Amino acid sequence: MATIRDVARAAGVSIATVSRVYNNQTLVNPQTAQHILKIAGDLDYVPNPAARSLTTRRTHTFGVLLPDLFGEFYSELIRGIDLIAHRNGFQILLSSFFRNSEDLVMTSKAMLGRIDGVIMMATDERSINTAAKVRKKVPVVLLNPCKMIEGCHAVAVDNVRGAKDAVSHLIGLGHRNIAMVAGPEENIDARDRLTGFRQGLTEAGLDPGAALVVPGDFRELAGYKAGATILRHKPRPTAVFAANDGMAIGLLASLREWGFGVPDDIAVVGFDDVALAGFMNPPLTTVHVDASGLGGHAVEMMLEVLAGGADSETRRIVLSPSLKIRQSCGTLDPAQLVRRPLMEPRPSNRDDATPRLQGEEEVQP
Amino acid sequence: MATIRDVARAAGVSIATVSRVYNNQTLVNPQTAQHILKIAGDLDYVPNPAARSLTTRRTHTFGVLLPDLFGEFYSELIRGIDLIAHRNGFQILLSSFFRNSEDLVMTSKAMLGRIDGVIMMATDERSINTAAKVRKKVPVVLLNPCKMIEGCHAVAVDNVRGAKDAVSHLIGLGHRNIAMVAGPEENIDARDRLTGFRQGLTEAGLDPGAALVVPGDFRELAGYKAGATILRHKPRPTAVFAANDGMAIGLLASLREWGFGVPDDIAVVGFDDVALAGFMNPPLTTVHVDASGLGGHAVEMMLEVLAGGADSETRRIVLSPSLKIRQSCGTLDPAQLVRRPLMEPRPSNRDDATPRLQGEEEVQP
DNA sequence: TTGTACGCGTTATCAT
DNA sequence: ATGATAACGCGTACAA
Repeated sequence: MATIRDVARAAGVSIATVSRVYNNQTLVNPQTAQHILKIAGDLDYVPNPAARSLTTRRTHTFGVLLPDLFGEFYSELIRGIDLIAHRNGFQILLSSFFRNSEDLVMTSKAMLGRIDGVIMMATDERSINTAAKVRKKVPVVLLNPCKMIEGCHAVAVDNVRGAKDAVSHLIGLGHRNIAMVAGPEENIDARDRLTGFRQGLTEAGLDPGAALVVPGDFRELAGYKAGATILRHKPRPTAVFAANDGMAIGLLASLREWGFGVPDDIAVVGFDDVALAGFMNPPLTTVHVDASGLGGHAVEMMLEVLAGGADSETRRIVLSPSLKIRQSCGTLDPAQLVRRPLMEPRPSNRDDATPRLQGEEEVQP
Repeated sequence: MATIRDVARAAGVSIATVSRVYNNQTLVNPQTAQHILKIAGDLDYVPNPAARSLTTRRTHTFGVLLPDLFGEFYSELIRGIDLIAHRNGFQILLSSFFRNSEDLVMTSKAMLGRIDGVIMMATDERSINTAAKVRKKVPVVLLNPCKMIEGCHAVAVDNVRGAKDAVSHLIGLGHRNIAMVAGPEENIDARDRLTGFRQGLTEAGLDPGAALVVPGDFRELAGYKAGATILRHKPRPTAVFAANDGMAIGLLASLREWGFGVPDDIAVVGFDDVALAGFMNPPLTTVHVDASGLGGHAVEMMLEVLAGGADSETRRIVLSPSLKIRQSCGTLDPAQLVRRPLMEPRPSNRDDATPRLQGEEEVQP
């Protein structure tokens, strides 16, 4: 690997001049600069980032600390982070595999000195402590934090409101007996969605304590299994709110197999609005979450903080999810619904085929 | 940030001794070591990675260069990489947003000096050149390379075989007029799957030139739109092979809306076996690809190469996908199928309308 | 077993 | 506009 010294020697200048070409472009003679750049190109010279950050104390890199996520939410989040980071010449050091806070502490320690800041999803109480610790060393932007931390910036999704909107919509359609398939207990998103579910019920004068809540883990199979539990429950719920689309889709499959029509017998609403949601049978009504936007905003916030210095005040953004009404929730008053014969086909008029975010030139259907 | 000097001073030893505690554990007095570790802990000392790698020329990090991917394949791949890397104390520098090779060159240059090796998905001819260039600086493990490169290790999925298996299965069921929804032209996986599709046809004595191939881009909407094209084609195909599950699912939605039953009127097979595939209506027959395994193997290969030095010979692994037969491909002889008019919605007669008994540990519906 | 001193490749501060 | 040189924090021969 060619060093700055090799370039300097070959170009007949001092290393200082070479360095200046790569940093303070202004102070160097254009001709000399051209020459140096040419030599550097020939030598395939790239400034050594380690040496560079040793003196500058900047790495143009930030760490991304995620819990053990899966599915489309995960990939979209990373996409959003990566896109904005890349666009601004930043690299990302990713670490998403940890289960306990000890692991998290080790990982974040290993990142220290390699990164200018950390974007971190602190979904439980213990990891919040780690965030506070990391905060003392480098700027931190929290993703969906379970609570605010002094000096930690944050960008969050209003899960409570999203869930409440979903439930309110179901109530507006006449449903009074609404069940929920919940997410992992320790997961903050899941918890917020459960809270929103209960709030929506309460606001409509219904008893949230009476509502059936089936535990789940965000995976399709959990929703699939929940189907049987829900159908056995008396009185049988006329609508189900699933804490994410994966479980909603599993639930759809289960209800179908048991011979129950959606939305005619039971309405279903999901959460996330994954790309596949609009292509389900029936197209899934769900709460749209801008996962890549979440990541993108976090990066932008980080860049602002990095540019603004340590004196900048604590920033905070809350993204509002929006209910995406398709067909799985129905539009009729469920009190009027007759139990339909199984699987009677109904031509569906698709209203949307939502292209994904970041598409450069989307074609319309 | 505490430095090694701070620790040395506080512990009343030289920096060399502190350094040894963190490296050649053996050569230092256990008591002294204990003491130093304690002081270091109090001072919250973490060896500066930049300074460290400046002398050792190792970073314990490798770069991951991916094209602009999306969906579950992407997230599973990263999961696999991350898991194994993390388990071995390695960090990953991720960069997945590039469209052209110039961008790729810049990104890989920016990584140089920060990483010990590169795991890279070189899906087109141009990016292969970049790989060859990067190879001169650091070890490279290629993911699904479109061709072998001297000195570049590789782990790949046998897309050709997977596609051929899918088509052969359809042919075995009696289908003779099979269409395909292809992936992006420049994508190597997509191209291989198309090749496999044609090989399968050829081997059965069918003319691959006569088969309908609808272009697509791996997204749900492409499959959805392909539905109309396929249904209009004369003679109408009795089976469709989609280059990935996303498009297969979009296709399923389209066929349903046009009133065509799957698999009764048209059989559908996908590729990838995403988590949702088994919960579709009907459950999607697809080619299972171990995405996280692909990433994991790549990391393990990289670790071996790093440990073995530059003299190790070029390694290569090919992962075989396996056909996962569910219900969307059917089992009937399509020759017996009546031809149905377009636009006329018709009841799809599901043979399994009766709810199944549900085993708790059953994985697939 | 421990300490001294040099070098890793850069940037930045002085000079010139 | 350019050059010499002192950090930056650490690993490691070599010396003690």
